[in-house]
Amino acid sequence: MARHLNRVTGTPPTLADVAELAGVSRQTVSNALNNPSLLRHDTLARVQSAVDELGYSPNRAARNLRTRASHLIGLRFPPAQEGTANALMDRFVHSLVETSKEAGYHVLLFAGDGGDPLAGYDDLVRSTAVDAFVVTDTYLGNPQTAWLEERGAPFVAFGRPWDNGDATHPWVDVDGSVGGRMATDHLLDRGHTRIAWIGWRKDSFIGEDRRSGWAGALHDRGLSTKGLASRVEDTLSSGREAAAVLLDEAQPSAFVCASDTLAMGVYRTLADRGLEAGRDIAVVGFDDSQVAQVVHPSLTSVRQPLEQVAVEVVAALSGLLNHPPVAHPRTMLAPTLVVRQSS
Amino acid sequence: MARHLNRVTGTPPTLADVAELAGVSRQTVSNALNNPSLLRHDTLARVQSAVDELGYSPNRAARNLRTRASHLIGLRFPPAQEGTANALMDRFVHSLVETSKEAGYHVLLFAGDGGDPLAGYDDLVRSTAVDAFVVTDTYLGNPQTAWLEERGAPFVAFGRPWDNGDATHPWVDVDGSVGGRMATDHLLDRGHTRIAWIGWRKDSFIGEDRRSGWAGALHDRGLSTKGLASRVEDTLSSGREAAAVLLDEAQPSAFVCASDTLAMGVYRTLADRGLEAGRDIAVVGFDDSQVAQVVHPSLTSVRQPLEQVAVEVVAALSGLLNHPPVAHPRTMLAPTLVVRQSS
DNA sequence: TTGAAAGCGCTAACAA
DNA sequence: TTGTTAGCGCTTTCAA
Repeated sequence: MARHLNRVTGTPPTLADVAELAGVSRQTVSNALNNPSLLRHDTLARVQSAVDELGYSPNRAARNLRTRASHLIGLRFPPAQEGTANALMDRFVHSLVETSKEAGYHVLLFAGDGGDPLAGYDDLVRSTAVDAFVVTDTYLGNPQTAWLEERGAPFVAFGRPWDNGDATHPWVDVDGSVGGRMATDHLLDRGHTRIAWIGWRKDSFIGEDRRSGWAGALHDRGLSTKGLASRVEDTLSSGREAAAVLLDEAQPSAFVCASDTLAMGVYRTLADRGLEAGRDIAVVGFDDSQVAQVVHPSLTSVRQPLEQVAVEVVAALSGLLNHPPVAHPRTMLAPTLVVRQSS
Repeated sequence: MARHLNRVTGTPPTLADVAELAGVSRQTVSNALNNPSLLRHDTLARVQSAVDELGYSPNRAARNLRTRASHLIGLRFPPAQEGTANALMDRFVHSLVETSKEAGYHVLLFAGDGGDPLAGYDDLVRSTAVDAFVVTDTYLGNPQTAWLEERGAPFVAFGRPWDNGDATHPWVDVDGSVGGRMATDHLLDRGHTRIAWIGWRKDSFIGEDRRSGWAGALHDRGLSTKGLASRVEDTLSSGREAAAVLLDEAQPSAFVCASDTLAMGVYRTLADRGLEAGRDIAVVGFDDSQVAQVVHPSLTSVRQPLEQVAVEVVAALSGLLNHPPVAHPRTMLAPTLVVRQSS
């Protein structure tokens, strides 16, 4: 049974305690932990058993100070958006935590402040509290990546640098255009020819990317997109209204939506008219939220491979933090289509 | 404009750099930061401007080593459960991050490992990587709290110590019994008298707690609960089946469910029979998931005040980490009922 | 009110 | 293969 606390000081055991118990110097204990191959077998065994007996783990603060590394990855975790079906961020964080663990890192969450997107980053960089960041909100005009790059703070972005073609930082992203295409091809394969799009406003790069997949798939089959697209806010009621207008003016037999929230809006309009998704009109959403699985009829949705995103992000991070740094190729992943009742 | 990096070493500025620039000793700079009242006004101002000019922030590792504190709160973040409407944990984490910030703490997330509920805790305790933990899964038989208490590791639980009446650790919880009662009273006030319960299996303390509110409300009005309760797994299909059986055998006009997932199961059964929640049968869920807001008809649900939970948890934590520790009273918070179309 | 000395626990560099 | 020395950057004595 390990002792865990030093009898005299009441603090956790230190290298010195282990060294004394094992009858070696502190450095030898350090080597046993960090470069075990340097030790003779019997010395190593003696140190090991002293470590076990005392329940010793190296003090993080001391190790961090000495090695100038914290083994912490910083991630800004913005307040949740209520009323939206999306919980992409949460799903991603789960994956990131799991994956980071395997690479020997923990995830440090910090709060932003609504106004300033840089808030939080600055202090963590200057106090060297984290080794690197994962940056998730790479929307147009977001200054974080440029700022971090200028500071020389290591980071990997989940999301392309939309507004900056010659950004040199590592990033991982999911191809929304492919997602839009998968959704649309799926509907085309089911015989639909008038497939409407409900997406976000034109200044959303992500929305336009997804939309391009929809448009491309239709054009590839010689079909027109004319009058079949709507661009609105990402809310239930916007989706509902857009669906009503499209049904009246363009008679689509199917909808592809830039989000599950918008798809839920379509559901409402269908219900208003005594129609049902899947039976009367096909509906496909985006991001495979929990709602998609639970709602009736269950919603076909484009799913981002967040587990894989996390793996790539951590791989890029590990490369970045290597000595010397190893560049990780920018990675574009393909989403999958989860087919359910609504199509 | 701050310089941020030492010209010579390429590392962030240290106390010594600030001291040199300000023409004082390192200790004076330290005092300026930690005990500014000790300094003369003009010295303080001189140090301040040197700090600003260099963009200095104290190195965390060094400070942590010296003060034996990390200002980090550890939270185990288990993998997300797919197919469930619940994202309570995620909502709580958001609140915790925000609240911790105000108290000067960051949140460190760590992964569990499916089998061992203690996994992750041990290493963080021994390496003094976090100052305290927030423990969230306090279900029956969970050894975490006992283990942490034995280790002398500070922690606050979100959740009562169900299985251990004389546990002495601080905790914060939401009264599920009150929630069940609110839901039921709401339905009673609307004229319902046959109100069914769909909850979790009997070994779920949380489920039984919520159920007791339902039963109590009915009994208080002299109504019987006989034949009106069902206890099942927390899945959509279980809720669906339970609702079908109850409708056939007990003719309830309303359902109170232990989760939104179960409520969605009820929705399915209603749809199967051409019925609609709110119009034909009232339905109330629990935990106010995103699904509740987005589904049609929108779902009335009992909502936990997670923002307030986070505030109390952090208050308890701050007390615990005080020198000397200040006990924070165990806190039981009341949920609220978010009334929507389904009732 | 300010400064000097010591040391938190660890590891890199070097010496034995 | 093991031990010695030094120092990461900070704060806590204590002395000036």
